[in-house]
Amino acid sequence: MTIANSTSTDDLGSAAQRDRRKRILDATYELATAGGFDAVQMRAVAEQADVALGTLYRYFPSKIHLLVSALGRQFEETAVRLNEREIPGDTQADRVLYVLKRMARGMQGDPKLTEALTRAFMFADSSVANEIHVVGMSMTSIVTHAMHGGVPVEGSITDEDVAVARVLGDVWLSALVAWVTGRSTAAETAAHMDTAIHLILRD
Amino acid sequence: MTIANSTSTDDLGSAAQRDRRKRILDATYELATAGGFDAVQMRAVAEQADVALGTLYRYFPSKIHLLVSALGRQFEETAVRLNEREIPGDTQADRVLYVLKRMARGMQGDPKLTEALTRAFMFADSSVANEIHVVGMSMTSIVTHAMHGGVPVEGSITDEDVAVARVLGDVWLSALVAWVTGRSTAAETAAHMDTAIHLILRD
DNA sequence: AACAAAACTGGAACGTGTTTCTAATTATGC
DNA sequence: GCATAATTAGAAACACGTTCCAGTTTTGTT
Repeated sequence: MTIANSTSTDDLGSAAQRDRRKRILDATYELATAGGFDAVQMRAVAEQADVALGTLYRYFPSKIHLLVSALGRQFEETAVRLNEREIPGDTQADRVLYVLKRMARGMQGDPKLTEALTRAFMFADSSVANEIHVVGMSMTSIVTHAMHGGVPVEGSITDEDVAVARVLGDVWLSALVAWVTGRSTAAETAAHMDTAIHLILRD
Repeated sequence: MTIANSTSTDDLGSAAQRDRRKRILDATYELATAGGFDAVQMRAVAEQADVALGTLYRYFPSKIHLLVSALGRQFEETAVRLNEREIPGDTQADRVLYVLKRMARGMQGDPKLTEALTRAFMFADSSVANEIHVVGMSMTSIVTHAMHGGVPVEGSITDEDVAVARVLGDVWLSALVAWVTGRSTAAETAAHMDTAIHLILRD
């Protein structure tokens, strides 16, 4: 195993390889943004990234790996961006609602991209465990950070906090899937998240 | 188990058509039970159900429709079976935990089948809205029934109850996906559900 | 600089979901 | 009982994910 290690794009291979990897992920984003899951066709990704199909498969062993990696990169960036600010809101519920709504708004601005990444995530099996773990950790990190209002006191995050964050992450994911697949509107999704957060975080 | 149910599959076409439909769904179950999502190949389903490929597509416009329909049938049966009994447990949390664990155990007994049905459900888009709605309603019905201990007093189910049931259904679904895709063990899934239920239903 | 190993390219080929087409069969109305 | 419409069978063809291979280029070692 050469690729697919842990955090993301670093420390893997030569400059040319890092560049290829970046071109591939960029092409994936572009195609996904324009046409969603179905438009991310491996031949198209390879062509747009200017690599051969075989090379694409050397970097990402399947379409699902490719898309979940892209999702992981996006979540990591979001987590870093959110975790270096202070989260507004007086209660845990307010703050969590704030960040989750913010994320939802961001994703709703790129519906096709979101659809592509979410479908891939839902379809992934255990061979994509590493990439999925990145996403799960980012999500948990975002929620626990919001629960604590942005103060970076690591010691104050308890096991219970993590459990709560995981449950909220689950609900958020289900709601996201419902929205992505056209089964509920953005407003319904927001209301549902509101309900769930107030149920779970009764300050 | 021939008549007297009337939940979904009836009143559609002639006896021969109902029989074909049943043969198709039975073949789907068999193939899914034996080999999971990948083994449910449309050509194989058609052959085993003794219909032509074109006919299969006339009855179910895609593999996803086929599998989600199968899931819907299974959930409906489960809901009917559970809702006619009284649910043991002293608190809402106990009772909900009881039924969800029971369902989980049932599904874990047929892991391949569960994998096939769950993957299809997660991958479905809005064109499968009807079939998905059946699943969602069954799930909500099962949970609200458990919350109320099995007493069939319809008026006692409030909007809040339904909202709670939906959130629990979301968590259950996410946990199920994690288990199905090999990202968590059965024990972890059970523990996670336990956590979520006690977080949300603090009697 | 010479060589070996690894990576890359270009393209063919395979498997499976889906579509399409025509002839045979079955159901329906008069 | 028959004409007509709808349904089904059967098979070919297409689309896209994936695999494979032969030849070429890049990278790393001595």
